[in-house]
Amino acid sequence: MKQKRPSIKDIAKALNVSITTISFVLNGKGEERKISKEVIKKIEDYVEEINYTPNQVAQSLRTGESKILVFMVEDISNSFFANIARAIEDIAYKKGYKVLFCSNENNDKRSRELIRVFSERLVDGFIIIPSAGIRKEIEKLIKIGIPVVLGDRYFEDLPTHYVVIDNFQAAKAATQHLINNDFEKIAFITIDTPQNQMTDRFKGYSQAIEDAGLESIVLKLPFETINKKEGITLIETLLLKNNIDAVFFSTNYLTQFAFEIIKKINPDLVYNLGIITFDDNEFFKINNPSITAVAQPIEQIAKELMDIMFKILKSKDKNIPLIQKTLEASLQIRDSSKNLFTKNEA
Amino acid sequence: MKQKRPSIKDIAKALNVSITTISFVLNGKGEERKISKEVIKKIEDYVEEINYTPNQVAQSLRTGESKILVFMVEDISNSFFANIARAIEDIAYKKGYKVLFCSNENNDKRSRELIRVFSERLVDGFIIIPSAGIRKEIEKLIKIGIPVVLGDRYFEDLPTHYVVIDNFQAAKAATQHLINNDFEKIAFITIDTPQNQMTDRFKGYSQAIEDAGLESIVLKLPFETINKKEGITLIETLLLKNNIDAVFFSTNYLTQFAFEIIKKINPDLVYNLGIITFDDNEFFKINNPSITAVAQPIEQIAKELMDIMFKILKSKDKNIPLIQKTLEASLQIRDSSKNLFTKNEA
DNA sequence: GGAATTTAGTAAAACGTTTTACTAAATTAG
DNA sequence: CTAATTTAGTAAAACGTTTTACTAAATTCC
Repeated sequence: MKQKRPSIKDIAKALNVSITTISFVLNGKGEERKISKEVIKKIEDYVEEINYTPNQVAQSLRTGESKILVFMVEDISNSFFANIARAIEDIAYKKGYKVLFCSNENNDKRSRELIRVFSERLVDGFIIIPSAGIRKEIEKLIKIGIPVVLGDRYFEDLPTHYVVIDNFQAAKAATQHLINNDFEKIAFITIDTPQNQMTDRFKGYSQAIEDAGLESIVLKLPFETINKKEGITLIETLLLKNNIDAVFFSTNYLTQFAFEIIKKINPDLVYNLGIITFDDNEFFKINNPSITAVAQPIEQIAKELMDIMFKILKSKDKNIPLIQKTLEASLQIRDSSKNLFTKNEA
Repeated sequence: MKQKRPSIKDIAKALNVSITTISFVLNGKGEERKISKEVIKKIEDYVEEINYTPNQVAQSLRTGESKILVFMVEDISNSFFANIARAIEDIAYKKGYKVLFCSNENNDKRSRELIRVFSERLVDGFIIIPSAGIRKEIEKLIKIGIPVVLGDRYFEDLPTHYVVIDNFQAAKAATQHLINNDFEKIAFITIDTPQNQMTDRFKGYSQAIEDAGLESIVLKLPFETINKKEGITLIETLLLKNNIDAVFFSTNYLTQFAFEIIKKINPDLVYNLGIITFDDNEFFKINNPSITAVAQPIEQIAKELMDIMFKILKSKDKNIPLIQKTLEASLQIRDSSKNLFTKNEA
């Protein structure tokens, strides 16, 4: 039943020319290789007629290029990553590349396993949002000459291409915005991780708090406690006993998690608390109250990531100088950062 | 710089055995092919030592299998699809398959182009959320023997494997829920498309409305008007002049789009209107008011899709009988479908 | 008008596997 | 003790391309 698709060999037989000639013509080297107009036409017409497309697996084997890129993220269902993925996909397809997405769950073992699966020459390049402990694997990829670009975070002591945002400034500005709105007990809720996107956000918060002479109130949740009882307890405790008037969440899934808890404690709390979150979202705009958020420039991030990737791919094995981009995030000011009880007015 | 990775040939040379033997051992056919324990051990140890992994491109070329599946959706950044993608990814990787995601934008040309790109033997199977006009392409894929499973919708006159939900029942139940809460002017806002997931939802709504003897108020938005001025005007007009007391949105991005408009017309409107949407979302739970939604069983959908896919893959070219699953959705009842002005109370 | 060059191609190797068909040596059967 | 069988492998073809190195015929050069 399953009919065999035509190969170059079949065309060669049908047209009575050599495989080589067809390959040249198909790759646009007809003129260069002095193939006559008639033969070129004949081949092109026939290829068109039988709707031939080259077997990409064979091409890959021969050329060592697969035209496949891997985009490895924490979780493809997280809207931040899903949106970057979408943008990357569009750019890639325009250039004839396909993209394999995978979620590493910010888990080292899984990251390693995934890198191993795509090991070496199946894939032309990696765009990776790295989990904390895969420095070695990244290093190895680079050593064997596979293009790698990191996003969102990087390893301080490993020279790689990367695209990140200025987390320090963004977090500092967001915190200052709360301070300017006369919030005084501002809590920072974050993930307990050494990854620099998070530590920089923490530093930004700390700097702003220190500059203003306020009290630093920080909760670092272990990743495993998210969406678990343990995490709920930790957040509840923080919210109830510290008399805080504002919260700054360092990432989107924390906000999501904490919101349910806040609502459960007291449905009105969400209106009285100053709230800012990292990572914007369509729903924050329509939420009541609408949520002030640090918006990362998704399209631009995707574009820079791919620009770098294609630069590496084009340059082949020459080591090109490191490209490290730091983009600016923007604060989307909405209702949740308004202080309904500012002292001046009270 | 770029060091060549070892091939079977290198191992053969180093160990002084034949390529064949190594291949047998690597594929677990050592005993079967009567290779001695010592040789097997020697090969396995060496492979372990040099960290050899077979070149998958070469394997693919030889076996005709790529271990790659394509998951084609409308838009990978849409949370419904992103979540299914995540679930599919997990299942696939467990079985040694990789997944290429792509977004067809519900656009026929783009769908065709994508199918062409993955044309034939690059890919072992397709899981497709089809756009309306690619019936022919789907048919062609099936004819040349490539496994195809459709999701979310299907073509009435084309026998294919598929997994859908009972859109009629779900929409009818949701509408009835509004009716039971004493809403009387219930509008249905949907996309103007012939695809059956949408027409079934419309039929469900219509049936419930008719059964209750209420007035049917329907707005079918052309896809291109979403997030455009034209769409805004249409929704505004409906909301303002029809005196409606409840809205049922047929899909998630419509809800998102319409919410902004509702808020702009009147921030309180969102509390006074009965609202139900198709496709649930983390944010609907934490929204004020929390949004009643028809939740599709994401995990189950993904599981069924992949079950079918693997069944086809396992059966090779034998045409297996069609598998067509219709799953149940569940209504997540939240604040937005409460009637604050029911006649009994008023 | 013979040498050099150009034209218009082609043969064959290579990419790294899998798999079929073979074989030489050892063992067993009768 | 020979024939048949089993053991323990191996050689080579095949998958479908790309590309290097070649060639025979036609043309140009001086």
